[in-house]
Amino acid sequence: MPDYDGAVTEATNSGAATFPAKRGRGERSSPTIYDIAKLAGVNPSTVSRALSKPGRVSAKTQKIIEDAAEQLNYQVNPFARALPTGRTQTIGLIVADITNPTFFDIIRGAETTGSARDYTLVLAESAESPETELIAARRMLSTVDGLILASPRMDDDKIRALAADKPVAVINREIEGVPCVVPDVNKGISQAVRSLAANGHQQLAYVAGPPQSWMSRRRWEGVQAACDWYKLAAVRLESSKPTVDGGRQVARDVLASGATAVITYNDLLAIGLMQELQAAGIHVPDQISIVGFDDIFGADFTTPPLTTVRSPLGECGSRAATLLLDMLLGHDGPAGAVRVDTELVVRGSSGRLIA
Amino acid sequence: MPDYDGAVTEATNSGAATFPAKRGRGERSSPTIYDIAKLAGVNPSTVSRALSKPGRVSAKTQKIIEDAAEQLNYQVNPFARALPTGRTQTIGLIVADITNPTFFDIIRGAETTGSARDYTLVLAESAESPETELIAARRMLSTVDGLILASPRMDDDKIRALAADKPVAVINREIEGVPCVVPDVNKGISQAVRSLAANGHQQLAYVAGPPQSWMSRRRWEGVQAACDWYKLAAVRLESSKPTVDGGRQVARDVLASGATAVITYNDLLAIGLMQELQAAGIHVPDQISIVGFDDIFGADFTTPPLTTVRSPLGECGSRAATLLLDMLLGHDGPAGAVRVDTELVVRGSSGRLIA
DNA sequence: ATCAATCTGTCAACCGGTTGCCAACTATTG
DNA sequence: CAATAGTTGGCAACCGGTTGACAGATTGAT
Repeated sequence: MPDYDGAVTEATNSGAATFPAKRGRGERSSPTIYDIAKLAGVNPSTVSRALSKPGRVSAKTQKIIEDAAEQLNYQVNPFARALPTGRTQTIGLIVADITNPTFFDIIRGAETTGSARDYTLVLAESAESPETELIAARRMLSTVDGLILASPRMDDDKIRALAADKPVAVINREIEGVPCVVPDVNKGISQAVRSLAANGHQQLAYVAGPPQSWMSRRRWEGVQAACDWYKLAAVRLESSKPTVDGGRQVARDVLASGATAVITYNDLLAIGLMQELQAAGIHVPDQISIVGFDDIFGADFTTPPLTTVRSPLGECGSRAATLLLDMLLGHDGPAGAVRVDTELVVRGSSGRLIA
Repeated sequence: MPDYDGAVTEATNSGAATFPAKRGRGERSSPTIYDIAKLAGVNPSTVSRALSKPGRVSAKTQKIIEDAAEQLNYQVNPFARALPTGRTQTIGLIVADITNPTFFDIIRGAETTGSARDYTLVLAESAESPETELIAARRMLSTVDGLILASPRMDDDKIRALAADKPVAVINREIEGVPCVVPDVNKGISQAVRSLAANGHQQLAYVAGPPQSWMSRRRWEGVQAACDWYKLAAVRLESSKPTVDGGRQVARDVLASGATAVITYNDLLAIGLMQELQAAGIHVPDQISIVGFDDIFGADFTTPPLTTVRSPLGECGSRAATLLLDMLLGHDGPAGAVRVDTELVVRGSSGRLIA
């Protein structure tokens, strides 16, 4: 069979004129309140009031101005507005790793809630580095009205310092003095451990996440407490990184530990671990049960599908955004951390131990 | 076994003081060039020049000013700068659906490239609606230096109109007169069809994506051309939506079509389709081979792992950002669309037909 | 030493809104 | 009808940078 290189493309319109690069400024810039004022026969300040201070001008003038604005297709210049007021209609979101699906839902939750209230989302990534994170946060802080930090890696004090400057909300970590949204892992963990105990498991391993992760420690505490209660032995194993790859690498430690049930810091680790164990001929869940964390996209694609403690990540993002926007409206932040519920989603990767 | 509600939480610092809501303006606002000017004993405009027009002031003054800026921990006020210049150091990205993993990599690519060149990424979602998309684009356009549209759903003309205002780059669609980055699907498709043909398949079905999707049509054309060449019969099936669920729903049509090989518009459809077929007792790939598109996160989690035509999505995002930033620097856009290569990733969901 | 050419810093206007203050106007009341 | 209170719109200053025009200082050439 002759090779076919797929050359069906219509001639890639080469030779066509290139596009104009950049437009000069004055070209036909958008209308300003001065244009409206002229058209409506009033003072610019009146226009400004009509458009931003409802009730400050008479209904009649209001109407005239609105019509004029409509006619000119007016749009406020956000920068001109931001300069004197400091308000930018923008919230910032910093995540540790954009490619980590855990954050996808958080991003979405924040974006959706924000844009519903006419705020735009500005996104930055810290690449899991506390330093990068701090730099990004500082840079953002001057341009946004408020900041959401998802699973921040920097020190509590640094975060408090940021929060002293502008409203800040934190997801997946509790910091005294800063509004936080955290999944309350205890319910989900206790359900998971109970289910494992009921299925005959006695030895459990927890695969930890990054050492800087507050949430990883929190989960370990939860696991320990639940294991105490249900009389399971619990051991903690370290992972190199909280990814599929990290999960693969930790498989040998899991086997060495003798545990028959594993709870991992996140789903990525669980998936990697499961892949590696299966590759080694171990049957999941007959020989080892695996429970992940978060219920990320794709957790149900695996075979068997992953049992996991679901964190309502989208809700976290959305709640954090709401918190922030409310604070911008002058409300006080919540006294303690906002807790959202977690729950166990039982799928195929956990079950009765078949010795 | 008694129920355990996981109440191990340290007392949720209730009763603690609530957080101050919003800070007044004057409180201790950041230093300005006027502060620097005073400290350095020069005119503010000199400070401005020292900080943004390299070479315009003497080395000596430059040093003095830089030291003063350092000492005061000066940061430019982006809004004040944006007002007269119109430049915001910001690029916008609009995606059709934030939860669709296809876009994760695009977002990442754009963010990484942007932030490497000191641009901040502003994100918005169109929720697959041409109208929402246009509104978001319009709103963004006034606040960003350039705009990236990933898989836009609106008309060519609307996009050209936007592009006439500010630099715009498009991903996953070709529009004459607008810089575009598109995966060149032909290579990947021809590899896929060749592989299927070599495995004995003669009847192929293409499961299409959203009707507004330029890329879906493009892929269908590619599939047709390749099937022509390799002498396969190709039929096109419609999906309700380009998601896992949509894939499930299209399963009955796939069966009815009699095709033994399926190429879907994207991986999500492929995954859903595979799940539904397997649930119906069909063996993949022995009875039906499935090939997806994009190689999204999680495509290799399935059993069997998904064979797919990989689009370098991250690269698309990154390339589009580069294009945009170059245009902002005054370069012309590319003459034709920028093509990036696709390639077949053979995994377990495709193979020899076992009749 | 003289004069032109080049550097360097200052002045002031401007970007496009917002807002405190005030005056004019309207409505209410005695 | 006058006095008072409440509205409404205008003036002008301001937010924090940028930039064209210009003058004084330097430099170099003649």
